[in-house]
Amino acid sequence: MSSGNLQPIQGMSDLSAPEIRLWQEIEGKARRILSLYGYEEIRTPVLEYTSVFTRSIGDATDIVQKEMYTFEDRGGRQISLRPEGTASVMRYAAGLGPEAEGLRLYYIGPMFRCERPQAGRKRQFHQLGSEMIGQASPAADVETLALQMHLLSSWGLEGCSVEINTRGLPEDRQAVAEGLAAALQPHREALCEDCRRRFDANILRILDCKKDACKKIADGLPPVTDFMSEASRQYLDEVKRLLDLLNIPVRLNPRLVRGLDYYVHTVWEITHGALGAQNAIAGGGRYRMEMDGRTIDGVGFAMGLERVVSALQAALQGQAPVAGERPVWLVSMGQKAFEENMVLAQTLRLRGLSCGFNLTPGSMKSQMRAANRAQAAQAIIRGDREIESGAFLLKNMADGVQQELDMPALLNTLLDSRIDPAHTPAKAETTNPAGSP
RNA sequence: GUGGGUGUAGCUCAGUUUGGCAGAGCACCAGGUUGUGGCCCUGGUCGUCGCGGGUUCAAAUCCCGUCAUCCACCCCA
Repeated sequence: MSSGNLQPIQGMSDLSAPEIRLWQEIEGKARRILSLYGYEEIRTPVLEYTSVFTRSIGDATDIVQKEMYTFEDRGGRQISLRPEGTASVMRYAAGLGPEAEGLRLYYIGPMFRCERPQAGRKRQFHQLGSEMIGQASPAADVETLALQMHLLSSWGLEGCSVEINTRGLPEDRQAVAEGLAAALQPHREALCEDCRRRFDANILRILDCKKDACKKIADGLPPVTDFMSEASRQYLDEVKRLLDLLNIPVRLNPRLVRGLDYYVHTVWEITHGALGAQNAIAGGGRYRMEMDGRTIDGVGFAMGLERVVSALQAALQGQAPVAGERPVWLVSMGQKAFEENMVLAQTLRLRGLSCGFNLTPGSMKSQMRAANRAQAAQAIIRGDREIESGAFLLKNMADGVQQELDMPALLNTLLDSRIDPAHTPAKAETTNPAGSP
């Protein structure tokens, strides 16, 4: 691979066959399931005023401070490529006013964060997310989680684990920070360098430090709920009770921290073991944000589609990838047959049959090779003899058997063969697809 | 932003230690079969060795710089 400038911008990539078929399948299933839960798609602009993100996600967060693509447009306005989807949907909802209450919206599309790329992290990546506006009730949080589990199982993605925690209400934050500070004060010198910095900058983050020394200290701390109000604790209890009712297996992780400022109450994260360091395929939670003087509540999730795809690919290891459609290949000997075949191709396609042919025919051998490469199910061979007699030589590419047919018989045979097409096993359409290795 | 690995044919990679003709497998094209693919055999096409500079009679190989990519940290989906 030479360098040159034929490659896309760093951290961005072209998605094409064959993986794109898996993407399409994932998206198609997702759209169906989201509609079962009453969600409608929303497509917001990829560019927003920078303030849409800074005010909701939080000025101090890493996303805003060092990861956004921000620039001035020709009119001197500060605009940014969206780093996530929730803020835009909230902007939309705030604009609707009271009408927005109860809205259920989902989005699928590219997001942009200017980070150093690594496994499971791109600068342009894709998220599928849902937002339910208002409905500040534990039942909404639990229904959202149920929807998400439904999506995962529809894709056949097994081996996910779900962790939940609570951020409490905004009013609890100061108490939580103070409580943690008091509890951590005696161990302050034993913390790692990063955590000593976090002590003042973002004390919650100490809870999920990966260093052994910090983990041990964090293990000894009281759960964050101890510092929260009674209302926050009751909310969490109700969420747990309802999750249990729906039989959704989650692990309560009192040290789970989520970085965005807008979260309140329930937060969660879904990870998958096959992913390496960036193992979170999805995150979600309840949020509350101020938009132009209005307070917007909601609950939603976001799933990283690249990560879902990698996890699925790991799970499907060794199994056939999603197959493309197998065409009929039209083989022509001579100019007359070639022209007749161009007409035939249109006839077949208008009847819903996938077909192809060499645009510059060449020898029969090369045309048959092309048929093979295109994974053709059958070939139709025509030369002067067939044109004269009006016959079609139909060859089954799998067993090599040929038969001579007239037009009606040809169409019948081809249409029949579409009814049980050679679908590969991996493309199972059951609700419980293969996935357990 | 920080640290490490890797850049050689369309793809996967040898060759770099110890400087000496640019390689293999797969893919592609053609022939073996004048109208029959896959398997097999034979032949063929495809290279600014990431880029720029330096050392040398001679550089893919050594030195300096640079870019890209992968992995990890930070953080997130």
